Order: sequence, then C-alpha cells, then structure tokens
Amino acid sequence: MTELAPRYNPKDTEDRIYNFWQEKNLFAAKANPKKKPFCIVIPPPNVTGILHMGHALNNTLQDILIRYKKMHGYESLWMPGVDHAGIATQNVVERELAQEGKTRQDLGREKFNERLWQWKNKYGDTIIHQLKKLGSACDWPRTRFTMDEDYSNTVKEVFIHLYEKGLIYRGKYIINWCPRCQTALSDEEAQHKDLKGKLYYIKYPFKDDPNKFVVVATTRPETMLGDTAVAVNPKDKRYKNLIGETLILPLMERPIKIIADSVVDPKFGTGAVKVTPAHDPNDFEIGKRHKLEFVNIMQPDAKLNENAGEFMGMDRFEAREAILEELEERNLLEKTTDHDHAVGHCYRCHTIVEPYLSKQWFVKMKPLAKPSIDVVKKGKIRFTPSRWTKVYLNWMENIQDWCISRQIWWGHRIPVWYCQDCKDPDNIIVSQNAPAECPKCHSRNLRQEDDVLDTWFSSWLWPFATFYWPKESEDLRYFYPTSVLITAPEIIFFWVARMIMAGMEFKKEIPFSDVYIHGTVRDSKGLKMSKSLGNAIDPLDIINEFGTDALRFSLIINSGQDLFLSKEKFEVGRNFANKIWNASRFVLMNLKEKSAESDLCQVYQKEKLDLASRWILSRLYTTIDKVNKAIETYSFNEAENLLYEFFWHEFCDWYLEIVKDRISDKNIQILIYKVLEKSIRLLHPFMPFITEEIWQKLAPESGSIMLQSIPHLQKQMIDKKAESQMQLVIDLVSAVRNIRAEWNIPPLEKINVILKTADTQSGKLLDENKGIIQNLAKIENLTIEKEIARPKDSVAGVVGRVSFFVPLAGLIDIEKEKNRISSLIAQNENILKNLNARLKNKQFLSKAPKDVVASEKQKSLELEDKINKLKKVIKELK
RNA sequence: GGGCGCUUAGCUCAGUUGGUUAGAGCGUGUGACUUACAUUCACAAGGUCAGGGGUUCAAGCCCUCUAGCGCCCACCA
Repeated sequence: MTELAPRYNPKDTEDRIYNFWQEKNLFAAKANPKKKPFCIVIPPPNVTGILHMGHALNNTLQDILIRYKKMHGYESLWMPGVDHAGIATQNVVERELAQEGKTRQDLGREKFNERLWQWKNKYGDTIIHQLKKLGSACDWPRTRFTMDEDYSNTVKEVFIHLYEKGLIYRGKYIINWCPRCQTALSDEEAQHKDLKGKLYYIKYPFKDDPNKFVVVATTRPETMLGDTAVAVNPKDKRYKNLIGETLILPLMERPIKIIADSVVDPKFGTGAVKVTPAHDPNDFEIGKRHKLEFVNIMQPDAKLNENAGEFMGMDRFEAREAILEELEERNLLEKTTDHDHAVGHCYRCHTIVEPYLSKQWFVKMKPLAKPSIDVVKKGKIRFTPSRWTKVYLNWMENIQDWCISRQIWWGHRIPVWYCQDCKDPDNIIVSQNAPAECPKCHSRNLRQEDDVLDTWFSSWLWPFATFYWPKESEDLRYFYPTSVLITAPEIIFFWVARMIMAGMEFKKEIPFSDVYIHGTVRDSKGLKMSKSLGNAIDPLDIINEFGTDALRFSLIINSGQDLFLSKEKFEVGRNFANKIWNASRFVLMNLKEKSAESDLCQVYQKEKLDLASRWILSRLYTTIDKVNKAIETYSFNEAENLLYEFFWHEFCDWYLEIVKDRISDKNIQILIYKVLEKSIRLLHPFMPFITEEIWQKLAPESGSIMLQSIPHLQKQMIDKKAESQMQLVIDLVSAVRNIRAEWNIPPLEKINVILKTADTQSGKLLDENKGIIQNLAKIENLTIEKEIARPKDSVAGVVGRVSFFVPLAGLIDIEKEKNRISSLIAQNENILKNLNARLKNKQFLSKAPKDVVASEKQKSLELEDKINKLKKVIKELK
C-alpha cells in the first residue's frame, strides 16, 4: 500500500501542510482552565526584517517548545508580532526617498509618516511570511504591531505613569549622537569597537610666556576647538604649581585655565588633559564641577558650527586633518603615537557616534532595577545557560539612566506638550491626548514634543502589552507571566532586562520564568553571519534546496554554543529526513494489517516478545524518557542527537533489518508500526512537516499530528536485561562482519561460524537468536558448541563469554592471524593490568563506592576470561 | 581595565552529579546496485582531551597557574 516516493521531497509537502494546519486553526490558543498554560512571546522581528539564520535558529527553538508543550497537554500559545523598529525603518524609507531626490524634511512630518505606513503595509509582512515558511506555529490572528493604536496607548500610559512617579526627566546631557541618523542613541545602541587610532600630543602655550607649553594628549584633536580648560591631577607634582595659570587655546586663541580635578590620571598621556565639556562625558562632569563654559562646536550632522572659527562647515574628520596640519605648521604638534581605543558606533548604520550635548528625555533606572535584581537573585527567573545570570546582574547593578528620546519621526511621539505662550520651558503638559489648553495660562497655542520614543521603550512592554494591558482580560490573567523567553545574548540588555523591569513595575510580576539564550550564528571562519559581511547563508535558500525540516534539524543539532555553519552542514538534516521518510515507506509498504492496532495490548505483552522486539521497545522508551528530560533542560541538541541515534542506528540499522525476513508476521507489522508512529510523534516538534506528512499516511483518521500527544513514557517497557542481551547479539554480528572485512570475504559469500561457550545462558541466548545472527552476518551455518577445538584453517574472535571460529580454508594467513590475536591480547592485558592495580589498591577498596568496586571486579573477571580464550586460540594456531 | 566563553580525531562538535577501554557527524580508506533509503549499507584507520601544578582511591570533568583564540562590558583623554 505504499504511496510514498522513494525520496522525501519537501517542496511537495511543506506549503500544503502549513495551509492544512492553518485551515484547521491548530495554532490557536486561548485561556482554558482545564489545561496548564504555556506561553512564549516572540521576540518581535523588525518590520524591515528579512529572515536570516539567527531568526531561523531563534524561531525554530520557540517552535519546538510550543509544539512539544502542546503535545504534552498544555494550552500552548505563541504570541506573534512585529516591531516598528524606529531608526531602521525610517532609514529604509529615507533611502527610498533619496532615490527620488527627496528628504523627509521635503515631505514634512505628516506626509513622511504616511509614506512610512504605506511602506509598512506593503512590505511589513515579509518577515511574517518567512516565519511561516519555517513552520512557526504562531497564533497569527493575534499578531501585534508595536505601533497599533492600543499598543501606542499602552506606551503613552507607561510614559505618563513613569513621569508622574518622577522617574522620567528631561535635561541637557552628553548622549551618544549618530550624525548620520541624526538622533540620540542610548548607551546600548552605541556599540564599541576597537579601532587603531592615534594619540596626538598638542602644545598649549602659556598666556604669559608663549614659548612655554603644557602638552595635552587627545584622540580627537578636533574637539580642542571647544576646550574651556586643561585639567591636571591635584596631586601631580609636575603641575601642582601651575594650577590656576592661564593658557591660550591654540587656533581659537582663547584663554583657558589650568584646573585641578582628581579624575585625571597622572599616568596617562602627559598627565594634563584638555577639557571639552560639550563633547566628552568625562569633561562634561568636570565642566559642571568647575562651572566651565560649554562650547558646542558641532551641528547635528557632525559638521563644525560657528563656534569652530575658520573650521566652520567642515566635517568632523575633515576638520581633524585640517587642525593637525595647522598645528604642525605652527609647531604645536609635539608628537603622534599609535593608540588603540574603543569607539562607539551606531548600531543601525555603523557610523561613529559623537558624544554630543543635547536636551533629551531620560528614565531613572536605579529604582526600576532593584526589584528586577531581586527576582533573578531569588531564582524566580532563571537564565539558561546559567552564566548569563551574572551578565544580567552585573549590568543591572551598574545601570545608567536610559535616554529614551529620538529625533526621528517614526515611532511613538512623546506625549508631552509645551505652551507656546507661557514662555516657561519647565511648563510641561503630559497627557494621553492632545490637551485643549494650557492649564496655567489657558493658551491654546500648544506644541507637542517633536521627539519620539526609543523603539525599545515600546518593546519592553511586549509580554503584557500584546495582551492589551492595561485592559484586564482572561487571556492576560491566564497566560501572564509567560513561560520562557528565547533570544540571543546581545538582546539581554536591550530587551530582556528591560522587560523584567517593566513587568515588575507595571504588572508587579515577572514577565517570564525562564530565559533561554542561544548562540550566535557564525560562518565557518567564526565571523558573525551578516548581510553586510556578505557571508550569510540565506535560510530560504536552504529551505529551497534541503527543506525546512532539514534546516531546522541541522541548526538545532549544531546549537548549544555559537554555531559555525556552512552549507554542507545542512546535509545532516536532509539525510535524516530522507531516512525517516524511507523507514516510513518501508513500514507502510509492508503493513497489511491496518486493523492490527487493536491487537496491540496482546503484542505488547513483554513475555511474548522476542529479544529484538523487547530491545527496540526498551530503546524507544529510554529515548522518549531522555528526550523529555533534554527538552525540559533546554538541551535541544541533545534531544536531537538522541532521536537521530535511536531512529537511524537502532531502529533502522538493526531492528528493521532484523525483522525484514519476518515482515509478513502480523505482530511484527504492528510493532514496527507502533515504534514508527511513536518516533514520528516524538520527532514532530523538531521536524514538523515531514512528520505531519507521514502521520497522514499512518493515521489519517486521527486528524493532525499536532493534536496527538507525545508518547507516554511506559517505564515497564524499559528492559535493561534485554538491552544487554541484545548487545551480545549485536557485538557478535559486528565481530563476524569485521572478520569478513579483515579477510576480504565478499559480503554475499556465505560463511560458517562455530560458536564455543561453556556459559549456558549465552549459549541459549544465541541459539534463540540464531536466525537473526545468520541473516545479519550472512552465515550459512551457525553451530553452537560447549567445547570444541579450533577448527582447522579458521580465524577466531571473542565476544562476551563466547569464542567463535570462522573456517576459511585457503584464505587464511597463519602469521597475520597470530599477529592479530596477539595484539588483541596485548590490548586487553593492558587494560586488565590497570584494572587489577586498582583492585589491589586498599584505598580504592575502602573509599570507592561498593557498586563501583563490584563492577570493576566483574570487569576484571570478564577480561581475564576473554584473554584466556584468546590465548587458547593462539595456542591452537599452529 | 574588568567579566565570560572556548581549546577533545584531519574538520565541526557532544561528553550530565568525577567512576569501564573518551563518543558522534563530516571527511578519509576498503568493500557493496545485498535495497525502504547510494541523501544508502558494512568495516576500518585516526585522540599523550592546549600546557604546567594541585585535590582525589579515581580527573576530559574539580582547584590553580600559563599560553592561544573569541565574545561582552567599561569615560583612561
């Protein structure tokens, strides 16, 4: 009754299967008091997102858990959504505009926003379609967007709450400024990269004696135009008596004072540091302490402004060169040395960011951090792998205030209005909706804050805002706190930590109990895979060539640490899928008794089963048990290894081969059917498409595989005795095959094998499984003797307590055989020597646990027996 | 400057709480159209577990030092 092609073809099945799931509404979940909830909120991909390997890994992991938990009886919800990704999206649309020769300013805020929405409506679903290609079992009708109306209201609500609590403030500070995106960034959004830079030593002459100097060292000479002091350490003897003296800032010819401040490190550079309060966070603090002037020399696009004198209009790096040239001309550049230092880069466009003085909005983080530190320390939220706990805590304990305002137009506009008539900059009106008038002067001339909020200021609300909080709902009560959050390491600060803080602040509860941090996807050289590096493997290409299940399986089996991927690595998954397919094909081909299922209980009576069947069932249930445990501990690669090993190397390589010649036996058919269908169910969370396709052939009447349960663990089927007995059979077959290969006996040429064992148990066991052994090792005649001399012209081996001989008239080379056996003896004697030394050691005997000692003794006896048998063989070899 | 991770077969990696003779996949070699699957099957070769020191009856695993690689954080201009 086979209907299966000889090869698995993912293209024939995947879209059809996915549609089938969707039509049957199998991804939907809702509050169900009869079941336990399991919920994952998706890390919302950017609306500009295009599926990359990181997404593929991240979402496969989530999908595995969602499907697994559903099949484990949970009400399993995967909440999907998309992030508006302020800067990234605005950049995309601005690039589009640039092609038309326009800027966003040309359009104006309103028109530009219309354009952004148009873009979103046209392209914003791309990533969702791609997630569907991956097989993601998200409850799609719930899909949320961080700029949906409800969601935006939640964001405003939260802003107002924090403002009223005194946790939001506005002020002029040094922030990270991206001159290309022309917006402020948070500390996390400025990524530090080590650059090979230079340290320039510049002479600042004394006002009173232009021939004498103080030399300062700087990496950014252009900022000297904004210097308003030179600072030295008060304890520095070299400069002590110069404190208070006046220098002339070269180029600007401005008098500046030498001041003393203890932050100056006397060991760095010359021990004298130029102070630029408007362009360096350190200097900003010094400036405040010493009431210095704050001279901003830059425009938002990093070109120098009117405060830069003759350098006005130059770009910052152009100015750097010009300034150095001029200093050199004037003989004020003492020297230049190489200097490696970390420089911040915009995480969206990779432009070097500028420390820039500007008025921004901030959230005070320390009060929010405290409860979030506690819940992790108390273990209410657990990180896996656990080492990330420390990373989280370290960041939380040193948390800085969060700059949340962005000078872009795509995002949640800050719900703040200023009265244009009050002329009081501190008169801030914070409100959900546009206020009608100024509460102080009743003027209607109000203006909303231009800035929008950091994208992460909306995504930190994700675990409850997606459920329409602050509205109460059954779903929110049922699914919150969610179960586990799965993400990449670099997202811990951006998102995970902040979600925990938001959860504790607004819901007074943790947002999730587990955080699983997966590795980074790298190429085979270890570089992070990215489009800009051109080293990315496109998951959709892999899906196209190998299939989605192959992509998923290969990714997960390589996960655990960082993943080093190359295209060839996806062959594992493809080959395994094909193996599953063909094993199923074989089973279905031979399954005549479809009704046989009803006889299952009878078949399952252990005492009625042959050894191999007891063995495969024991292996199956052991695997089920271990896979369950692996998933519960987030050891996904371990789970896949277990499944791979069991299905391929135990079920296919041994069991199916063993039963092939008895395939007409009804009970055998039932057994292979049952082992297969249980394996398919257990495999489903990992390889959803192929398992559904096969399931539809195995049990079409039952609906989708997604509605089935993970096979129930039946401990009584785990049979260690059967496993060790079967091992003897396997070892014997392998040993005979080895001899065939060793002596170049063609695979099809039948041979005779004589077993010799005084151990009646082994003898009986092997006799009972004679047929299997003969078949698998292609043996014509297998005879079992209690005592027999080595047959003439035979080679020998020892397995367990059994010797065996293979007569090979004419083929045997006595010397070769002698050497082979001798080296076997030597090998074993070596092991025995170590073992016996241990067993003679009084310390070992007294201190090691009894069972260890006992098993070592047992081993010693077995080895001795084996060596004796081998020695006997060699003796007879004459 | 702190913190973390990695170093195990030619390559990529597993290796639970310390307990046999350290495993897998790929690659390599040999053989096979034996077929549910050549995206297959059988067999094999290949490792002083980065190095030193320590704890222990027992160390790939625990402690310590060293070296190399990688990542993260940090205001040394």
